[in-house]
Amino acid sequence: MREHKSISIADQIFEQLEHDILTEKYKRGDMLTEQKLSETLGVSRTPVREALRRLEQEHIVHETSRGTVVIGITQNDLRDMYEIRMHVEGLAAARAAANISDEGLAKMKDILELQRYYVEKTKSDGSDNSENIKDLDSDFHRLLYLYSGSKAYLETLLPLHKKMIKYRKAAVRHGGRALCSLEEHEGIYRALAAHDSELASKLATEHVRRAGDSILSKNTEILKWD
Amino acid sequence: MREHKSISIADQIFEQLEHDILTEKYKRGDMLTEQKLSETLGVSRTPVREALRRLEQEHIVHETSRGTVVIGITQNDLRDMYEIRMHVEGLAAARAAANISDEGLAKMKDILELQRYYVEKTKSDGSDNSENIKDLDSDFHRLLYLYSGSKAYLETLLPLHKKMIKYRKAAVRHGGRALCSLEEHEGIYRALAAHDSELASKLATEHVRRAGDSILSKNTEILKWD
DNA sequence: GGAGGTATAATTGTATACAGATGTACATAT
DNA sequence: ATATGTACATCTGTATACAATTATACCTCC
Repeated sequence: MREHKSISIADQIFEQLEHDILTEKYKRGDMLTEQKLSETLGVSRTPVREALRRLEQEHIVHETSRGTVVIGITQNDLRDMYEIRMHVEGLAAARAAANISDEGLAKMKDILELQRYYVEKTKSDGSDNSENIKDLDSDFHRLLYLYSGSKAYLETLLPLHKKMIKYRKAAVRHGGRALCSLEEHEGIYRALAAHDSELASKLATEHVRRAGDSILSKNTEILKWD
Repeated sequence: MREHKSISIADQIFEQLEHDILTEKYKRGDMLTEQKLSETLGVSRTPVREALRRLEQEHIVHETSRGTVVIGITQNDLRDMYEIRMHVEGLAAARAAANISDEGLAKMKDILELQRYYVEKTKSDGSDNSENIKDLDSDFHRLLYLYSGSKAYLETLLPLHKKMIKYRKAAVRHGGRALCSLEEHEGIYRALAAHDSELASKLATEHVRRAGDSILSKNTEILKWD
């Protein structure tokens, strides 16, 4: 018996729409309709519909009788999400330190090396690698949650982290946060490798606190809405 | 413009399937198919399909190329969910104490009075009101999250709480937990009414801790699987 | 000129048809 | 008897048709 389903059109539409909303291609208040989207994307309404329902479930859009409104995320939402993560991420990191395997550590190391490559490249030639750095940041945290070995932690933290994409990219670009963040990741990695739960927990919590401070202070300059 | 959509067939199917899974009408490992369900429920595959996708998103079922497998929740998942709630519920309660309105307090009071009615009825005539008590428990916590005034807290805590339905019912029936839980709710309510964030936070955290202890110890007797 | 009603266009909700994929059972060959 | 291949039944994924609902524009009446 095959274990996994192949990637359906609906999956692709979902990913694309989620990305387009979190990166503000579709902005807060924009109206999406199944028909227009299906024409634009060149597929039937069925997979578009499925994607929109999943976005509704994630509270990223809101469906009305007449169409689908983009909700997005407010500054207050962001503050609250960081507050929650500050109290949970450390627990997940502690679990990961106890449970992570050598393969897990290897994967994480790969990500960090790539991240360091992009950060130093940006520093040396001034190129914009914020897209890549942001994705690697996502990967790092996703693995951290995954290696916690707990479905509950993964399901709680991953959605919170996903919704911050847009803001993380802004924070990475404006200011020296990228290097700090990388070094904090490396610290967490070392704690995981040493299977030191207490240290991992402390560093992860501190990492979230700093990231939150950085992004929240940055956004008051960058983004004015709400 | 109408603000809300009317309740669709898909919504109803979703609610029913979610309830049937969390109350173990459909058990862990059971296979559901869109076709069978649509025949059984007397609707087309479309709304059934939509409901199943939403359940998949909540990690309550898992879709394979051949059908949909019921996942359910393990003892370890339950433990982790309580651990997370222990670290977040107090924050939500503190927010609620600061933000709750008089209407909100009134609604909460109604729920608590009804809950007390059922608990005392059970105590006096031995009738089984666990279904009602469980629902009122859900209502109380849903309102607490709602009145936190934070989308992030609502979205984080409500799914965790929903998934515990089955276990809460068992805990209510077996043992004197119902009365304890009610009294703890009433204590939280008084803290909210006094707008005492610190006390509300402390009591809510303690409430979660006790509920978790109770359920986790009970389930080792009641439920053997996993 | 404004208010109200009606026709129309657009959009969602549901059902159904069809294609592709996959497991299953049975037959056949070794 | 076992392994293999093939036909079939089943299920999902997608497209499409149709019904119900709702906003909008226009037209009429005052």
